[in-house]
Amino acid sequence: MTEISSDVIRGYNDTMILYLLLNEPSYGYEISKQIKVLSESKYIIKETTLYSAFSRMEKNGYVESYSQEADGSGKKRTYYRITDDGKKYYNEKCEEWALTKEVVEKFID
Amino acid sequence: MTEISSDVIRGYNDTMILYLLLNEPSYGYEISKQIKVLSESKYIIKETTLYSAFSRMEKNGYVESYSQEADGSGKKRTYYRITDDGKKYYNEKCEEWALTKEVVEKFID
DNA sequence: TGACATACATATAGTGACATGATATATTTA
DNA sequence: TAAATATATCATGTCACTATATGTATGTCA
Repeated sequence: MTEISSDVIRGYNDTMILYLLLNEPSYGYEISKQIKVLSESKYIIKETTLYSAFSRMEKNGYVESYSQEADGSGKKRTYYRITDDGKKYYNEKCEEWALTKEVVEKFID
Repeated sequence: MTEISSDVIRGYNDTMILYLLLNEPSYGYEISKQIKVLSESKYIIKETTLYSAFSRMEKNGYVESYSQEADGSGKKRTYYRITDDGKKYYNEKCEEWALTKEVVEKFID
């Protein structure tokens, strides 16, 4: 079966993560599960890819992190929240996707 | 205006080049012009990207190169021809595109 | 005539996203 | 008790792509 290679999806990791943060903050493990579910297991993001995307996006101001204990258990977890810049970036990526789709499809049989 | 970033299109450079070689051999300069025209100037491939794609694909057996003089002028030009493996690879990339599109669109508003 | 554009290509050095694989701890399930 | 799940982090490597420079030959415009 055809697999999605990282070279092909790499431009959209940030977009997928940001999409999942649009409604509420979340954290690494949860995001990775959601990507798997939403994509119907067609794409499984690597943990290291995910966490490095988080720190890159934090550096770029697209997300902010904070530590919070998970469900009152006293265990700390790192949450990420999308910023206004992150929302803007996400919207740009959506437009870029439309453009890219248009272009790529001229070269697809 | 939104631009297509290399991170987003990079997975499809090979596909675009291969597509343009499907019907007849061609060479760098011509391919780059065709990409520009077919994409309506939405994507302009860098020369160095293009030539490095050629050598990578030649190494992988997707294209073969040969030298031939251009229109009887005595000037030599390097032409590239798609191989059977290249055609197979191109078809796989088309399938992968369908999958990728399906997945990415779940994360696009 | 001289400058600039177009056609055609190669070389070198650097960037950055992603991969591989290791390490760690706590809880849940078989 | 062993394995799977939940939840991360870090070091090192790969590789496509970028920036920039260099080169020749021909055509065009002022």
